[in-house]
Amino acid sequence: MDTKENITENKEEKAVTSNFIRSIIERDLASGKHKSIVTRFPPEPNGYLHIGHAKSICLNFGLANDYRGRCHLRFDDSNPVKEDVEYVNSIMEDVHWLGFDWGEHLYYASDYFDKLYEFAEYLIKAGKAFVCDLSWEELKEYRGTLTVPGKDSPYRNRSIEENLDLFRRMKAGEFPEGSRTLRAKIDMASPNLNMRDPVIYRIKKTHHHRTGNDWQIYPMYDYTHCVSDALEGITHSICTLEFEDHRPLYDWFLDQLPVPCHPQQIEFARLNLAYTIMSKRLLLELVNNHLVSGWDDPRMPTIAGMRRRGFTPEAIRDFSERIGVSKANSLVNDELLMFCVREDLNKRAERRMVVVNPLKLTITNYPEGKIEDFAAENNPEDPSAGKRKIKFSRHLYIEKDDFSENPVKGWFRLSLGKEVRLKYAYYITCNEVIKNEKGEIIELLCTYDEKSRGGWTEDGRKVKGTLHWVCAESAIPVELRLYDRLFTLADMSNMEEGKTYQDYLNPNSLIVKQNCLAEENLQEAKIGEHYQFLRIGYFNVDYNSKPGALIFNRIVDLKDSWAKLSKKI
RNA sequence: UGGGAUGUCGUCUAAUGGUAGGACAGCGGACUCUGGAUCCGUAUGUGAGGGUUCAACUCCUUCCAUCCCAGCCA
Repeated sequence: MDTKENITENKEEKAVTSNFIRSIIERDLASGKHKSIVTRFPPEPNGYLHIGHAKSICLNFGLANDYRGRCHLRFDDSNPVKEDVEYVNSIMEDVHWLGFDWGEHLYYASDYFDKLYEFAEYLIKAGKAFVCDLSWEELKEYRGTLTVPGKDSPYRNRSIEENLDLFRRMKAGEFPEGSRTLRAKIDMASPNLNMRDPVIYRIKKTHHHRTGNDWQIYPMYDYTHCVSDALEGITHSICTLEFEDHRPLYDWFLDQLPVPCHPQQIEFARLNLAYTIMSKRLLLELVNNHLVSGWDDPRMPTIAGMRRRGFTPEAIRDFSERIGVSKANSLVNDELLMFCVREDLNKRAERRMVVVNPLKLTITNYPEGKIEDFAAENNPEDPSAGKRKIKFSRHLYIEKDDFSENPVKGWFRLSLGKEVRLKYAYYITCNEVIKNEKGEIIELLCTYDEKSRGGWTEDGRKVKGTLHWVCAESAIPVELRLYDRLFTLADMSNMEEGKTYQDYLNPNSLIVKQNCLAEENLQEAKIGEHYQFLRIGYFNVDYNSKPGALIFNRIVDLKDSWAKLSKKI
């Protein structure tokens, strides 16, 4: 796959920043503990992937690429109540789109249900697990609290024969949901709650998206995950910080069981991004409450949303690389993501001219009916992108913001008596402003200098301002969707007392601009294509576009140093 | 108040006993047919206190702050 090769190549060119996981891997490789590494990305198919998952995907697949190992995609599907094939499919699509390939190594935890069951009987026979009849409430009570040790279950000392019989009957579906569990026999007094005889199996008479109605009991995460890792020969099982407390249990199971190997669990800090949320639950709420248009709303931090917005996989991978990996909880500025997007698109996106807020401009000394073609660079960063023709006539539109009747200091756009350049066309000077009854500017009358054809003159005259424009005769109307941060609070984990995420929704996160005018060349724009609209920003053709009714999503705006400057004035 | 973890420029992240570095953001400048891009320059940091050492972000110690854990979720 093309992108895969690129990743490897890039790695060799770019100095990779070290991190503690790389150190562990390099040590293990150097010591001969492992000849090669195997990682895995283990999503539960209960929602769409987001930028936080992207970090994990890039980490796991990236490590496998860099150290010439492999990375498995494994669906952690041990809770059929929350899982669905819709999510399985979207996850595979997103991982591929990001540029990664698991090859033959697609797995499901549910593939191991038989093996997992055998191992559970093994634990029972070894006296390490028992069937417990405590109800949910009782179990909670027996567990104790953070500071108070738990109490042994009254069923803890059942005979192996009884446990085996009961467990087999649980499997056979003889008991109702919630009536019994299989528990590991560890230590109810452990300060680590995960070690207080954790549940291994629970009864759930739920249809599973892969195993159908084969099972009446389903294994819990802690038991399933470590065994799945071991069965797949995973060397480094990388997960997020909240599983740190689970590591003793991960190791305990693998120590008791006759598994082929004992992977090392390594925890890193999950990604937090400024001005957004990463909780699957809240993301689902945004969708269900119609606060966004769907999982792929371009404002969503989901991979699907970012894809629709126009972010590129390259930019997301670059971002993942730049944020690094550590164990410290952190909040990453969204500006870094935007930087990565701009940097990538600057090299690749073709330029076009689009006027967002059109203001009519007539060139009084340019003949009525005359139309000229000018050659415009498709991408000044990439000469191989070639040139295109754009039409010019007496009647044009420019950006309302590019004219000022009372120019402030430092203004070098258009104003009365001032000369500016129309990009690729002519120098023009504004002579007259036409207003309506309300005093609003509705048209500018200008003259052009015929000798400035193409946008420059031989006398070397300095023209500070260069404006984008469209030809009134040939421009096409388009819709622009201007996206901004979904929330107004940078650290959404730090909301004011009593407020919810809904109190921080940014009312301006989507501004729809109808009847913007685009140069005629955009007529042929295809869904998904990326463009830079000169002096405006990067845009992507939304899939809701229809022939003759194009819709563009703003991916990110251009750096605007005038906006910054003018604020200081 | 039990257990586990984490504190390095504004932000993210390197440096594992030997010059605290990079990136983004910021600031200043150059250049420019995008006030884009590019280039150059520049300020800002080891949570606090003790100790060990010729030398401490790094080792020891005390403290402080923050995060995670009481699902038959993952």
